[in-house]
Amino acid sequence: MLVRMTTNATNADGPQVRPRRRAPAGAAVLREDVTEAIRAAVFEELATVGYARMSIEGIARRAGVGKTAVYRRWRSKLHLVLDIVSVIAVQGLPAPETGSLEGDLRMLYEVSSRALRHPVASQIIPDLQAEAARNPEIAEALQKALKQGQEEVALKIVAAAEGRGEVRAGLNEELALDLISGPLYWRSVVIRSPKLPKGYLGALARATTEAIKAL
Amino acid sequence: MLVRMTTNATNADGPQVRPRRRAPAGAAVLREDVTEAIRAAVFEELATVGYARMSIEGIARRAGVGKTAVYRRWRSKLHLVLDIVSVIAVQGLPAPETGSLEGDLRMLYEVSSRALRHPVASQIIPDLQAEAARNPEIAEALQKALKQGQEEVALKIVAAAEGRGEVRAGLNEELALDLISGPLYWRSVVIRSPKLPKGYLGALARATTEAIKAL
DNA sequence: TTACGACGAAACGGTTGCGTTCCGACGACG
DNA sequence: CGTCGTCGGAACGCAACCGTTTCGTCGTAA
Repeated sequence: MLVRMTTNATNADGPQVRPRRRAPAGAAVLREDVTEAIRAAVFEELATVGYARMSIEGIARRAGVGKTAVYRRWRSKLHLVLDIVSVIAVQGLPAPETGSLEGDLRMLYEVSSRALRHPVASQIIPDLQAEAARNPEIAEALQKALKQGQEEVALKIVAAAEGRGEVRAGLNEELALDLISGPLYWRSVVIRSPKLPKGYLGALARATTEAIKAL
Repeated sequence: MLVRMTTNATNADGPQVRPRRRAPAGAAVLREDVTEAIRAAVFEELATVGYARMSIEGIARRAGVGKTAVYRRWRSKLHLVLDIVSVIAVQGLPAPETGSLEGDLRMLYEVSSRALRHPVASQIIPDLQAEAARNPEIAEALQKALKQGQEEVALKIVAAAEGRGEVRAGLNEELALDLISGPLYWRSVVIRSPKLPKGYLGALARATTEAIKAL
């Protein structure tokens, strides 16, 4: 799985920590394995039926737990999904440092393309994307996840290239990010091509480099 | 609206033309205004609640017609949406011919960006996109619509540039298309930036031109 | 003038999910 | 060894849609 939670460590939107009255209790504590089973079930459900059709009953069914176990942890489908998404967001990609813009881009693409063509991602992301258009909270969570996963790294790469004098200083960074992220996303998620032709990523990195140098 | 149908002209997936027994009938014919009201309602419903949550009852309610009026025309939600999508697909964009790759791209972007930031499109497209991952029929219809609306034009532009010797002949056209379509889509649909900073499209066209020349 | 069929409205029985409640069982902590 | 709270399971009443059927109305082509 993606993240391991220390038994009670979460705060915002995670499994709820409520104000314990006096004595937290004995061995009647939320079981971590149940929590994890639910999370996994949400992922699968999200991928197969999508957010809109996803039901608490379905999740519990798939996880092999009672509905009560779910409601004990999250107040609603929305909270559940927000938690899940924020969990994904946690993993910050390390910025590559190959010493050249093209090399950095190439490495970024290597990682991103693997992530994007992972069935879970390529199913769930557009789904939440669509949902985000109607739900600001999902939009925010998703932005955060995508931003941290991609944009931040891309920004570092560009800044490094600026520092090396490889590209014009003070270039339009917003546009640079679009040039970096757009094409691969388009191919992986929109066109949904199952496999990238070999040499694709290299050529893409080269072309993108030229594009950014022209800014 | 997008397309005007001659009273009975459709075939594949449009309002159903069934085998009339002997006499088509008198003035008891499907009313075109009702058909159009339903189509419009589907658009709005699709934009506000999305495909998954959209219900026939809701459509009829919004259109101010009876459920029967809908079922008389389309067998299911799926047929209804497939019809709608194919209707969009009809409109083929004319390829610009400015005499230069950058000029052509600039014009393409002008048109595309307007289309993409139209609320209807920016809401509906990602929704159907997500749905397409689960439904091959929707996927096909959507591909057709997007392909005709974008890729075909983009391909012509690239071919023209090849013909002028502006770019290397025999370049990787697949990649070229991604470079052309990706960034604007990313910004408009994924990032969902409400307004493009001025000068954006011009800079994008210039950068993309350089990228393609590097292929 | 007649007959056909679309029209909106309402109701049909059936399914699914909602969020809540009660249940007996279990198991670790005090 | 008793208490506490989670466990899965089942049922609650309520709501929304499903796809179909029935109804009386209406307008036009024959």
